[in-house]
Order: sequence, then C-alpha cells, then structure tokens
Amino acid sequence: MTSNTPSNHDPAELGELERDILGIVWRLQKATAEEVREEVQRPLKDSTIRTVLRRLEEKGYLAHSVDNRTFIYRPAESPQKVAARAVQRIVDWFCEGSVEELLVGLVNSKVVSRAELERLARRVAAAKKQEGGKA
Amino acid sequence: MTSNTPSNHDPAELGELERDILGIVWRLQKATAEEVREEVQRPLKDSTIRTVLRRLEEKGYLAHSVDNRTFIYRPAESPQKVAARAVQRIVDWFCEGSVEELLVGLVNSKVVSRAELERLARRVAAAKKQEGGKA
DNA sequence: TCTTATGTGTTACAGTGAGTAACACTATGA
DNA sequence: TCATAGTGTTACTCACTGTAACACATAAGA
Repeated sequence: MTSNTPSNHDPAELGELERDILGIVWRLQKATAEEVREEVQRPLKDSTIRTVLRRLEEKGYLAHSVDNRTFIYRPAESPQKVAARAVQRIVDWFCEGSVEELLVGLVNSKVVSRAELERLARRVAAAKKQEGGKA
Repeated sequence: MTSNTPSNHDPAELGELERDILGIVWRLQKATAEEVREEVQRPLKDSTIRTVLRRLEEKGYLAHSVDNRTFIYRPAESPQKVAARAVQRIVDWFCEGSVEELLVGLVNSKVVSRAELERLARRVAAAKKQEGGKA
C-alpha cells in the first residue's frame, strides 16, 4: 500500500516547495528524487527533495513504487481531482456551499471569461450527450 | 484608512478559526468582537477574538470603523472576490493556468453539475447582453 | 570477498504562522 | 471618582515547512 491519507488533506495547505515538487511530478508523470532535483530551480540537497517527496506521499498526493530499490514517485490523484477538491473547500468556506456564487464571482473577477464559460458549458453539454450521462 | 494589504494574501492560507470568524463577519455583514464571540462555537476569550479580527484586518479581509470607541468590523472584500482569488491561485498552482482544465475537473468531480454549469453560462450570457459587456 | 556508489530511513533544527490569552491602558457613565 | 467596557501590546505554545545531516543497506566492480 502506497497511498496514505486519501483526500483528507487540503492541497492549498501545501508549502511552496511542496507545491513545486508536486507540480514537477505531475508534469513528468513519474519521477525519481534525482529527476525531481534536476527540475527544481533551487539548489537543494538530495535529502531535502526526498523528505518533501515522502511528505507529499504521506499527505496522499503521491504514491511510489520501487524499481530496483529506487523510488519512483507518481501522482496518487490527478491534478484535476486535487484542484476540484480544493475548489470544493473554497466553496464550502467562502461561498456557503453555493457554487453559483463562486462561479459568478469567477466571472466577475475575470478568472473565467464569459465566453470561456459558455464554450465550456457547450463542451460539457456535448460530452454529456455522447457519454449518455454517466460520470 | 482601514484596509491594509489589498489582496496580497492568500485566502486559503487562513487558519480554521480565522476562516470561521471571517465567515461570521461575512454572514453578519458587520460585527463587533462581542457579537463575533457569541457566534463562534468554541468558548474563546474576548482577547482571542480580537486578535484574530485584527489579524484578518491586517491581511486585508476585514476593515473596521469605530462607533463610539467600539470597533465594528466589516468585510473589506466580498466573499466572491476572495473566493475567486483563491480559485485563481488553485488554477495557477494545480492546473498550469488552464481554467478549462479546472472546470472540466470540477464537472468530473461533481463539484459542479453539468446542468448547473449550463444554466450558469446562460445566465452569464444573459447578463452580458444586458450590461453590454462591461466588467 | 571487500569496497564503493547509490539510494533509503531516521532524526533534527530553525523559522513562521495560527491559536490562545493575559495584562496594561483609556475613556465613559454612574 | 470608580467601575466597566473596550482597545493596544505582548507573549507563549504547537504544528508545519524548509532544509539537511548521518546512518544503514545493497548492488556492482576490483
């Protein structure tokens, strides 16, 4: 078993380095500590990278498998899923659970453009038709 | 001047108590420390409440006016705006800046239902027509 | 087989932020 | 003038994050 705390933690509560490293693993899809270290901007010791990777796994964001005694880390969840959970939290905390409120705010704040939202809605609607309404 | 750091801080980085109290002020629209204390579930000392209120103001979430030497706190920004900023951060961090990715994730994770998104898009489109495309 | 890389496990320490609160000070009303 | 209600200041603890050293194991080469 490699995953620990499934979706208990809050992605927004990650530190900056943790986010960076998580992002790197997401980008590379899978990575060893060494590979991550090559990607990270800051000059960090190997043990630092490994500590962060381990913590990310403890928090449920990563999982690892062992290839010939080398740890290969991979995302335990898709970025989309993690992001969605983060948004869910935001909705709960800041919008009293109303997604509409949130989305209206997103549009008003230009995070999402109206056109974007429309396009997206159409796209989603189309997808629904195709899939026949499954998840 | 009562507002300090306009939108510099990250709403997701608030602690639990801070979020609670911010939520209370948002709900009440305006509140004194005493009023907040009555709303908070935990039995907290007055000074605790006031410390948190002050910190929230320092962080730019609240502003206060003085009514007869009593502080009256009010939101410095709408919840929607704060939430939108929080979402923006999430998009930047977890979706490589792609809102589409995020929204697709939201739908897939059932945070937003397809119908909801469609409705919303229509609503937004309608609003756009009325307002003539202003912010 | 002995040694050397290479990689992991464990442990630690400093800085920061949040939760929590005491205490001192001030002004207002009785 | 005295108590009450409110603010300003300061502080302490805990958890988390960034950062890393060091010890241990094991595969590969001499």
